[in-house]
Order: sequence, then structure tokens, then C-alpha cells
Amino acid sequence: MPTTLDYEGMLRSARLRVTRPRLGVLAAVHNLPHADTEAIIDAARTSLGDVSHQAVYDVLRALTAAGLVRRIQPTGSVARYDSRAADNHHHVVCRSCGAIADVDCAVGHAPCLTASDDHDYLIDEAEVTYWGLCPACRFAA
Amino acid sequence: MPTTLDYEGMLRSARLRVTRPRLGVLAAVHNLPHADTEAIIDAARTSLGDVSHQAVYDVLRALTAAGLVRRIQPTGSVARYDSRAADNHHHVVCRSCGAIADVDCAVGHAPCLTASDDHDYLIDEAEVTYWGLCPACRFAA
DNA sequence: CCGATTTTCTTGAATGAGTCAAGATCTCAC
DNA sequence: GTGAGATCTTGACTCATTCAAGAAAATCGG
Repeated sequence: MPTTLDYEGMLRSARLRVTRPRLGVLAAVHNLPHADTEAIIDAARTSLGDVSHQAVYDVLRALTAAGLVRRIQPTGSVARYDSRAADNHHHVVCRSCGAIADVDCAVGHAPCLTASDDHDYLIDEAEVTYWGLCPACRFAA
Repeated sequence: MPTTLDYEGMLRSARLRVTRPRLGVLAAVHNLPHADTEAIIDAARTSLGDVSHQAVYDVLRALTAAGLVRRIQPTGSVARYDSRAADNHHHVVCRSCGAIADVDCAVGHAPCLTASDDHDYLIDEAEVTYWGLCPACRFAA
């Protein structure tokens, strides 16, 4: 679990100014995996006191642009944020309750990175989303 | 290019009632690959005259549930619809202009269908989205 | 340390895709 | 042809996200 000092270092490395809202949001994204914006706003307010929702939106955009967090948005879901931004991992999404879990790229054969016909697009990322039922929803059904 | 009769057959095969809005929307999805809802509404109105936007939303949901069209929604985009619903193909999305092209699953090794660790989810689909720049945007840059 | 500069945050309003609800209309099985 | 149930129309509404303008704070050169 990174400390406030670590978060400050991350921001500086990314050439971003260090502000309280940014530290709070960065901590929230690390503490709440795959949280949506509202949950992040709540968490930030708990740790910081007042923070405008607009500030959180701005911070999340800045952090995403800087590569410190990754924004994901499965079909039918609001935007969610992932603290594992560096590695190219993927996600499993529950069709029933929307729960999200991480899935590592199978090492050795990165099959998902090459398209069979790239249509002359210059591809820089392959995003994989697995759809199914999480354990809880399987047993509830 | 399917005819109105073909569309009628598709609807009946899916146990859906045959109505003018449904025929118009189905034709629009086939004529406009990867169109968003607004484009489909426009196309439907051109061919049918008045159709409420609510009817188009309802029809698209019914067609999606029946498996006649596929709904896709890349991060940061509004919902789009794909007439190739049966095969499990994927998409390349241009980061700059949002253009979408189809990418077939490489035959023989369906790598994208198995997660390295499924977290006990019951996975039924793997969705792959390739991100990059389309030819037009590459040359414009 | 201090002011200047530029970024970032606050406040408050607006946008727009998508949904909800109630009643009218149409499809289809009989 | 007729009835039951699905589907469409109209119109209002939700809510995640964005826009705008000014206030506050972070960094940098001195």
C-alpha cells in the first residue's frame, strides 16, 4: 500500500503539481479497485473534507492523461478507474452485478496484441474484456 | 445486401413481431456499419417518415436482446450497433476520429477466449478492442 | 523568502444520451 | 374478425459528465 509520500513522488515524476485533491484522489483509486467516479468523490471527501466534484473529474482526467491511472468503461457502465496503469492487464466483468476483476495477460504469447487484419490502423493497444458471471451471481442464480 | 423480406424473416426467426419501425431500424443498422443511435434514428426517419426516438431505443434493445444486432460502446463513445452479431469478431477504434473497423478473430487459435486466471467467473464472451490511428488520421498528423 | 505566472480548484449552470411512464395503436393467434 | 398482449407515441425526467468564470494555490526566478 503506497504512502502519501509515494503518491507525491508519482505526481512529481509525471510533472504534475502536488495538490491535496490529487493526493486524495490518487489514494482513493489505489484503495478502491475499479471504483467509479462517485465512489472516488466520496472517498476523497472522507479523507480531505470538501472537494468539489469538478475537481475530482479534472484530477482523474489529468491522472489518466499522465498514465498514473487507467480509465475503463465496460459497455453499460459508468467510467471506472484502475490503479494498475503500467501493465497491460485485462478485466472480467460480471454481466449480472457489474463486479470487475483483473486478469493478467498470459505471459509468453501476447495473442491479443496483433489483429488478424489491422485495416492499416496503427495499433498501439489491445484491450480485452471478458464477460460472464461472478461466483456470487452464479450461486445466486 | 438483405432485402425487406430478409429483415422480416430475421424478425420472425427471433420471435419478434414485425413492425415498420423494426424493419427500418434493422435496415439502418445493416446500411450504416457501426452507426450510433442518432444516425440510426435519422436513417429510420428517412425511410419510414416519423418514428419516435423512444421507439428506436426500444427496437435497438429488442434486437440486441434477440441477438440480431450487437451493441458496442468503446470507452468515450456513445452506443453503436453492429449488424454482424453472430460471429465473434472484434473492432479497431481510431483514437483520433473514432472510426471503427471490423477485425476477424484469427482462426485456429482463439487466444482471446481464455483468461489466464478467470477468478471463478463463468466467462461466455471475450471482447477485444484494438486502439490506434486510422489511415486518414495517421497521414493528417 | 516573495511576488509573478500559470495551473488548478470552486461554484453554479448546462448538455445530452438514455430512461421512465401512461395511454394509444398495432400484431398476431385463435 | 376479435381479443390479449406487445409495441409505439408523447413528453417529462435522470444523471454522468462537461463548460465557464473567477478565486486560490503551486512552482519558479530572483
